Amino acid sequence: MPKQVDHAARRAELAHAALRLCARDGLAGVSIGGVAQEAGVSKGLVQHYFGARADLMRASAQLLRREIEGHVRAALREAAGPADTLRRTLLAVVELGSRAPVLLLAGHAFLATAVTDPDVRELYRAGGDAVHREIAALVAASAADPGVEAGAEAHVLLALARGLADGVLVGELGIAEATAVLDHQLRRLGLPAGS
Amino acid sequence: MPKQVDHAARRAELAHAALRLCARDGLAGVSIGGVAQEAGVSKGLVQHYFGARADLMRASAQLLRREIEGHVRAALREAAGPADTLRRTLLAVVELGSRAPVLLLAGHAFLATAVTDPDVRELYRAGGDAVHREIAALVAASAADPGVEAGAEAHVLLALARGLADGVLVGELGIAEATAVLDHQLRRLGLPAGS
DNA sequence: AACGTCACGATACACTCGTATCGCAAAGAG
DNA sequence: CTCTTTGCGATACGAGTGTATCGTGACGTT
Repeated sequence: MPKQVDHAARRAELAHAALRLCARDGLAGVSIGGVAQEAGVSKGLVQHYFGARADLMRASAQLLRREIEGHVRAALREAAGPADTLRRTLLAVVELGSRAPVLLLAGHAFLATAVTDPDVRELYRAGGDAVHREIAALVAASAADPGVEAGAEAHVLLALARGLADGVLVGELGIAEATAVLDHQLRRLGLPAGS
Repeated sequence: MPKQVDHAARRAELAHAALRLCARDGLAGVSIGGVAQEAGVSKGLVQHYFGARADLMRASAQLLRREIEGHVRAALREAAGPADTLRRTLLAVVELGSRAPVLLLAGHAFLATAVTDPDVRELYRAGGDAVHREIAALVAASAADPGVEAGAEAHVLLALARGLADGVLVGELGIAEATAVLDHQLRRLGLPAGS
């Protein structure tokens, strides 16, 4: 066997470059040559690891999902209790707008294809549903008043976090403002909401 | 004077075609030839009305803004009182996800450039701020409890409506579900919220 | 040491892109 | 009718695209 290379690592590295371009120019702006230049490698190498452009896009979409998931999970390292976990989760989503705009923008780019492409759509819905379930569970576990409808509240909180992330992304709100808005809503549910 | 043509109307017609392509393929997927084909005209005609591609994109962005504004205003025709106007406004935003996905998707496409391009960014922020002010005013006018912070509540409601619109767009929620979630939040503010 | 396999670069080709530049037809002005 | 302006189609050209196909090293096996 000849030269040994970590196939998966190389693919991930190239997919990362693809996501950066995707955030800048949109989905259609991602080109083989562009990714090669962004990653500082030859055009042939990209072609070697992703036979066709479609492969690159698929891999990028899946990497995006993992990246966002990782970003959110990283924010939960030192969470204490379900209420705190809930708040940190939502804050992590909001902070995508300022800390990882690349992921958020790439997500928006893929959203367009999700409307047409069933595969990407399923990827999107699966991710969204998972987060929704998780948030609903956290709401149910941390609510003081047992009368709250966890599912509906989770929809409110998730949609709110997403909307705030977009607001932060374009600079309509600062992170501090967005955090305050989020805490305002959390307090209304009878949940602790940071300082 | 030779043949008389409604310049503005032609430009709007072509910009409409551009928005459709934008929703399908993203910003970078909008091409002169593509717009020509979508509109059923020659490539030269598009070039005649928009000297360069950048002109086309600018015109499309402005048309997008007017279209969304028109869509929302159309929903307020038979609004009765500030509370009803508030609800209809928010619902109109949510319904962009199901009734005018083209506008919503095109908006997401332009969002990417808003992060880099100061002009588009300003267009975006100006539109968002205007809606925010309007919603804040409606909240203040229709709130039973004078203690509510209209600005913060407006941020919550606007971000919520945007997030719900995205959810509806990808099919995570139905319009009925999204409406219920929105009404749930409105009721919590002590506002009437439809049936 | 010879070999086969794989990573990777270089090149070729058909295609689409944006833009510039023609040319013709139509229609009001004289 | 003629002239001039404008709407619009057709074409040309360079740059950039995705993909196919080479070539050339580097390595593990035998």
